[in-house]
Amino acid sequence: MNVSAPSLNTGAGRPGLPLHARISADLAGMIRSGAWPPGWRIPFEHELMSQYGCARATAGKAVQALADAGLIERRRRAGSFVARPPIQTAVLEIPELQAEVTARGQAYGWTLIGRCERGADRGRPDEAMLGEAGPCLEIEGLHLADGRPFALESRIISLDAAPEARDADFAAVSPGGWLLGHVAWSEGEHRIGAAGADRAQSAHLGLRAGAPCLSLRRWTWRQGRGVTFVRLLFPADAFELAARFAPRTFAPRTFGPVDDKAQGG
Amino acid sequence: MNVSAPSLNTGAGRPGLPLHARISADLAGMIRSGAWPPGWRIPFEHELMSQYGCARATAGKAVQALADAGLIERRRRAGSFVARPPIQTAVLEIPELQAEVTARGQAYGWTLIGRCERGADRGRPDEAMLGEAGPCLEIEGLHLADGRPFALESRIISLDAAPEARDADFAAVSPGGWLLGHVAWSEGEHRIGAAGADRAQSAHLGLRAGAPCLSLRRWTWRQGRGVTFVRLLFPADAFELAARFAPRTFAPRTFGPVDDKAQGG
DNA sequence: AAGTGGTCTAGACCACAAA
DNA sequence: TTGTGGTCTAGACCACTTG
Repeated sequence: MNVSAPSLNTGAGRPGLPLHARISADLAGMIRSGAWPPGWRIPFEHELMSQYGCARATAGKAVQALADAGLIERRRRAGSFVARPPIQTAVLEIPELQAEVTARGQAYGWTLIGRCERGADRGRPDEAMLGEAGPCLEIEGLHLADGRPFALESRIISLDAAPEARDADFAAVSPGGWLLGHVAWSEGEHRIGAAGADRAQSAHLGLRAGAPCLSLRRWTWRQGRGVTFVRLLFPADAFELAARFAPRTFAPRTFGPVDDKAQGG
Repeated sequence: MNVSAPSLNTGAGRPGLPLHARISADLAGMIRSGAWPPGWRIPFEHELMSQYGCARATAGKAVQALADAGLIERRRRAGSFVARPPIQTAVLEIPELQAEVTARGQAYGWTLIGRCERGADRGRPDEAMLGEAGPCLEIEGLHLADGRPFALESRIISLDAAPEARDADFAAVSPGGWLLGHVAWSEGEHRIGAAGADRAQSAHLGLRAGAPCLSLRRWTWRQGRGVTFVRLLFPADAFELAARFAPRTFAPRTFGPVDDKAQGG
């Protein structure tokens, strides 16, 4: 009695795809269908070479893509093994508020409530997480949808990290929108929770005190230095975050346009 | 006056890393520091070959890694260009409740509140999202931390997709824990929001009615067929979700152990 | 038309972990 | 000790897109 693996179809159907993508798709199919359970050893690169009649580099590229997607784990000398499904990790899209509101067919608005420049206050835990102390800008404002409160924003911008913020007109443009054009690649963290609105918050949002709200806090660093912290408070019925989890698709890559910038070379 | 790019250091420091990783790290450094702004054209693979004295495949691997990480976009004939920072996308980790509670140094507990087998109810929007109708198991229960309510779980399991669930003892093991061992690779969606606890919910959680709660809903499919839907309700002060966003690190990969499964070969 | 990225080959050497 | 994955080379052809 043979316990051998269900056999690959060596990508007979799927014309037009690069060979390495077809191999990846075949392997991914065996894994997603459950035919190859977690812990199963997938074929060696050497075996894939003969099965598909390709060079080792091609087989290796296919297998490495599965490893990058998290479907398998690779171990020297042992082979590559189907991983356990990581149901706990998902990709979360935090929408731009203006785009989100507009997408709903509503008119977007922004109202500046207050703005002040001051030194860092290490006493506040949210602010301390940004790291180094220094002068900063504190901004509070309201995002509106069709003129009605949609989210209450409380933000801190480090003036060491973004000195140009001093001259920005945050009555006309929301800090988030302004920062989009003024911060390079960055690392960050989100924390999502629920909270009851306090008296001041509920007044701004037009809710009764203690009304349930979704709280989204975001810290942003650049090169390890704190740039900005923001807390957004949404009325419970106004907003919901969505996150998807799925193994990579191995569909052919598509390219979007990029605004070219003038440069030498 | 020359507008040429700030020069790469060709990975002089960073011994021990594979060459392609050093190239990736060098390029990523230029991008993250802002020296190469969005839209900037990074060196051609051909140029990297001469700068690093490597084969084109090596340069290509380094550049492709940046594209996979989303730092650049590649366009035929035009070159590779620094992308705009996607501050809206983050990786969200949904913890296992038992592990989460234990990690806090508290005792984890699970109490089954109710369980019933019934046909699908397409009238409920949450349930309809799973897709096909069919017999299902409805389960309600409470996750406890040190004996105190931590999360209220309402779950539906499709008996077509997981017939073994009929015989599982959900008084002894939570549905989430049971499903972990009985579902293969799957796709899913999370929706995160806030809500006020209704009368029944607040009673189970030991809160006053209307108390703010974090609501986490999850739909899970396998091969496009609905497997399970769950809604978890957390008291606002009991729980918070964290999500990180950052360009890929290019640090050397580490391998974890995998439980091997007996199989032919 | 020219030159880029996309793909692939047929080798090679090494480190490392499993047998 | 053996054989796997990890890395790399020096070529090649093709498709596509931009100039």
